[in-house]
Amino acid sequence: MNDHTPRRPTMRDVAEAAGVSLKTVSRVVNREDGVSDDLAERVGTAVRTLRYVPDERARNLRQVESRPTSIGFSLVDVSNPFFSAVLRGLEEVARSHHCLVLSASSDHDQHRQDQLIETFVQRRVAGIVVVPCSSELGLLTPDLLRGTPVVLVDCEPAVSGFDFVRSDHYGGALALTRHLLAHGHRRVGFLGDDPAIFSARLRLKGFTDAMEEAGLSVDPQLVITGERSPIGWQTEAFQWLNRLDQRPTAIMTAQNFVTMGTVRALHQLKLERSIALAGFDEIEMGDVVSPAITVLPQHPFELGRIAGETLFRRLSGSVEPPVQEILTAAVVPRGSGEIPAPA
Amino acid sequence: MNDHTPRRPTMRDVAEAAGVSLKTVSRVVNREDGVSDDLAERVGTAVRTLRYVPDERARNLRQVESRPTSIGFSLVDVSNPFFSAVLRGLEEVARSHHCLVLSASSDHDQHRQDQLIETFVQRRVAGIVVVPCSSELGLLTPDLLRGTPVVLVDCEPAVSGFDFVRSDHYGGALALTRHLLAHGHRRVGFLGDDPAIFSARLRLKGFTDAMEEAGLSVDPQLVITGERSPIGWQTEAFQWLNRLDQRPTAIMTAQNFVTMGTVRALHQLKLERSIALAGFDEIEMGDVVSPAITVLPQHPFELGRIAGETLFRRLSGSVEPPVQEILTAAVVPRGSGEIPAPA
DNA sequence: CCTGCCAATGACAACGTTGTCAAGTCCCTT
DNA sequence: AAGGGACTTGACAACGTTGTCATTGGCAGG
Repeated sequence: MNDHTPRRPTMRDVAEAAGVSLKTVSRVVNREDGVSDDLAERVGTAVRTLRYVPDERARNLRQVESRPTSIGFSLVDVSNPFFSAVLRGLEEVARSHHCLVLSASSDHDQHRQDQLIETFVQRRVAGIVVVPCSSELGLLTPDLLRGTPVVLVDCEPAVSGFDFVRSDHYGGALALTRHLLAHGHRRVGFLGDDPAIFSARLRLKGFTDAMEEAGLSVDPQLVITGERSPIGWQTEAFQWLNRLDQRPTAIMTAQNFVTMGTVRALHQLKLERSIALAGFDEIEMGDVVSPAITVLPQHPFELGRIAGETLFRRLSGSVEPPVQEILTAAVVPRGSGEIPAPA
Repeated sequence: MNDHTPRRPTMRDVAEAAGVSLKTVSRVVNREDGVSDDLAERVGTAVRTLRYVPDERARNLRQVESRPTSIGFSLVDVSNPFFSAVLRGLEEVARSHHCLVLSASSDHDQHRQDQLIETFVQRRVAGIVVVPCSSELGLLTPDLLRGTPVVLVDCEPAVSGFDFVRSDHYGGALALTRHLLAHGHRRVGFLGDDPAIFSARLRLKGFTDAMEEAGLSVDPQLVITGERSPIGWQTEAFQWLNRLDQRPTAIMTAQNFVTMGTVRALHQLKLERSIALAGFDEIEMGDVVSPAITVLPQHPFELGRIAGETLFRRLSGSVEPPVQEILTAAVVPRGSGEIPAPA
């Protein structure tokens, strides 16, 4: 009962003010034709006087064949620049379709992701984009979705039947490792995320396959996976480098935060010019550090854009079989990855 | 008429399946009491069998005193790590209230921001958080909002009557400039955003006031404002440093992208060890560059969190006068800002 | 046995909009 | 002058849910 915030005017109020029927107001508001200039004028005036703003929820509730108004986006963490770039790409596409994005971070928590999916369904979003936090699909089932299109980003495709878009994790890791090996390294370390994560698994495989291909065995001591906090990697890398009897001569890092932590650890130990480093993902300012960081930049904005375009293609009725889009990337040599192996 | 995606079941379907009335289903779904165990059981079974998911839109439409379900967030650009951290902070608060965030980037475009505000109102979001792209309030008027609470982040408070949260731009810039002056500099340059932006104006004022306080005049040649693209700043700074007859001995940069561009330009010109640099905002990897970058980090996550908490306080009925929250920050000396002035 | 009360249940309207259809008006054709 | 078509306009139901209130039945107390 807030008197200072009077009820928002409805279409009925406008109709009364203009002395016309509800339907006529509806027609004017939706720019349907078949309304005389006289009435259209009166309704327009009433709309402006009352500051009437149509209620999108009610509109959406009634409309049988409504155009999409919201899409849901579940990602791991918006504050990671990689994901926020994906969001930005998705947002651009949504915007061009006059659609808004409901986004939320799952923080690698499957339960949280499931809650999000359910919330999206409760709101009847037109479609959903997910950067899954594990290879479990969780609530992403036809039963729950009932035809709501889903596009997966960076995830296991085999099980799903959904469209998906991802970077070429395997090929990228292969290329990064080969790049290091081409500079004479034989003792190469790997730091990466938990292999439970689809992309992390592929990157690890790219690494081991490249090693094998070169006839090198992978020293289990030189492979660290699973640390999760962005902050933690500096400590993790620092301790790892300290406890090793024999350090690697080169390191591949499989994700942006891992790379940043490792760079910091190397600097801390003053090893940044003696141990080569090549990392998956672009890192901010990686070109200014000395030595500059050799990376394999993904194209997160593009991932988001393509995911969005795929989703809207489904929304406009496409029934083609699930699309698998894989974006390739190339090594950007900047210095750290070209440090040669000691003689 | 897609037969392959059958209509989603409604409460009516559940009621029929369980052989009860609509209202009973509603009661069970909403965990109201006063339903016999027998019926509750039957309804529960029907809900699970049909995979019924309530329609939040319809619920929200009917409910008189509904709890907030969505809030709108208009920001300048999600892909800027500063803003995505704000979003993350806001998201956390929203999550704790079982609320989702509709976010979209305005890209410094007032028209786009206005479109967003209108879209939010059309969807009857419970509240709105805005990082305004100019000091114009645009559509943020009581007429349109009709009591929808708004929290402004980083913006001009005087005109608005809204709650707002921001960093201490003026004090921060003052501190950064004093820091440089304390190392003997007298010829200090300033690179920053268009002073049409509220925060940019305050930062510029902090700079000029600190200079004045030290009895120094500001050489107009040494002040550059207005470049907007994140990429552009490197070129801008490069050309600026090249065209000057007499270069500054220290530079204050007023925003993260400006700092990054300037660091790159300094490295390009191999001036990074001869010209001191101190920047507003934290920058990723700023601690690893040589010299490491002296900055004044804002607390974007906190800004978002506080904005969210303020908003939800309003949503739960607070009628206190508009709140003005100003977060202070301190200089983090890392090297670049401590380069002394040449003798 | 009747009264009154309480708990359980459901019928119905309402939320704010749009789709459907019928009615009315005007003008043109025959 | 009658018939027909095109165009305007509005009455009404519907979307999926919840709030209100009436109805039912059971049971305790007189």
